[in-house]
Amino acid sequence: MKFEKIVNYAKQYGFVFQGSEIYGGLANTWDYGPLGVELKNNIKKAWWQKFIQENTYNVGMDAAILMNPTTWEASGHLSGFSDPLTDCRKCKTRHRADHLITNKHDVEVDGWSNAKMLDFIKEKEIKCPACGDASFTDIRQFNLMFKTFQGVTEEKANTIFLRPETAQGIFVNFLNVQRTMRLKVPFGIGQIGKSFRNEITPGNFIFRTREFEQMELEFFCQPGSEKEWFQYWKDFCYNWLLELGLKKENINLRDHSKDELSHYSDATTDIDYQYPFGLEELWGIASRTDYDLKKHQEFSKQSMEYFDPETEKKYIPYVIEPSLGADRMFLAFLCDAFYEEKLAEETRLVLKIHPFLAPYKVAVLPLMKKNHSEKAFEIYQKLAKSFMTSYDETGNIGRRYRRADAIGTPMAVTIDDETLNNNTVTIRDRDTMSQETIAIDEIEAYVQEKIKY
RNA sequence: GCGGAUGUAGUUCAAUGGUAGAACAUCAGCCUUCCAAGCUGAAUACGUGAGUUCGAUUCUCAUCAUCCGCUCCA
Repeated sequence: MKFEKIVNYAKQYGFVFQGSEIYGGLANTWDYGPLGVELKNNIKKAWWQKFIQENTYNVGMDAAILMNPTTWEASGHLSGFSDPLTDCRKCKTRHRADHLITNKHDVEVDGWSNAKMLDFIKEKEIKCPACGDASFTDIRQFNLMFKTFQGVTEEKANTIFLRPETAQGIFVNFLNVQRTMRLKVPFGIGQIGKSFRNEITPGNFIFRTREFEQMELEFFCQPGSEKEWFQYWKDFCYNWLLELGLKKENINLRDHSKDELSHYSDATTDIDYQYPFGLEELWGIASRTDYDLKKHQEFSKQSMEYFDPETEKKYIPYVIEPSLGADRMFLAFLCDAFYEEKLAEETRLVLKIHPFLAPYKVAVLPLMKKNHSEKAFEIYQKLAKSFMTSYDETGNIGRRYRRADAIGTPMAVTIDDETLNNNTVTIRDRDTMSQETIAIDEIEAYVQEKIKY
């Protein structure tokens, strides 16, 4: 499967357009079109339904994108924000280049360029304080977080940031949610929202962008039970993907090795998806220990402890975080469902996507524009009250079936003379291309049943 | 961030120092009672900005964007 085809398809059928296209675009920004927004909303709806609505442990919330800057000090996102940083290639530890130099050599590095510092480090063969190796990456000013200003003047005191992850909005509300919902550990808080990262290398269409949407769950559990819950969520996430029809052979679970783990995590599993451009991370499931809550307790000087009424003990819960990118999920479903079916004379393009996710649930098609349009439009208006319905009277019926197939519409209702005579329609299935006759009054229930998940 | 390539209708391509053509797609009409048929017609493009030139879509430069490598990726 050529990736180019997917990108093209997304553009041609109104799923994803390049951002600010009429101005020549803005690098790595993408806009979701009429079909794209439906698919993406359905993905978010499916997630919310399974992780919040149906899951008895979890509740939802929606935190502000802008947060008190101290949040980012506590989370560790701000430290070294504008410092010259370099990574040890061997042990993956990160160091301030200026500190590496001044710790060993009596020189004044203020005002040095990054290149000069790196040259100096190479020349003097300065070694990594952690592992003793002498192989460092290039020095970079890390500008991971988008900076902006609160208030009308651009004073430094007013600098705030766009959140680089939604998680912290949950952590800072941990006690608010626990108290107001009278929750007992274990419980989880989920939210869906945009995050922003100044990635060094974005790319691969909507796979890695600087503005993206996350579906995150922070699951709080008693220390000691985290391994059990880690496994629980791993299975839960995996099953969710299968339930929505993602092909098993395209999914791969991968445990992070010890030296690959983030500073806050004691175990992480990635659910990777086989994209056309490679096997890439779709879902990161991390055991975050009590790192975040502890940090917020330290910086806010507010107790983050939970009082367990059964054991009558206080503790800071451990956290399991299954964190999924909505845009990556979108791309995975699109790639997975895209299918060119070779028929005798031509090729039928079908988006074999789960009906729950399909942008339109049903297409309403008058068999003959002249004779059946009026009745068809009536039915269309009626169905549109219940779900996304498309109406198409242009061209012959076969062409319209094909158009519906191409955007994944699972069902098509055709209005003919029979409809006018005895109020029945032909309903046709996208996947099997089979047809059956049902009464107009039955359409809604029929479709509802098919799109359930 | 570095190197390479590319940029013409919605898409895939073509031609040209004298302002562009096709196929498919789209729309309208005719025909058609269930799977991209046919006929007639229509709309739609030289990424942006400079320079050279009488004249630039074509040449040059810059810029923006995309793709492919490398690098990187809390």
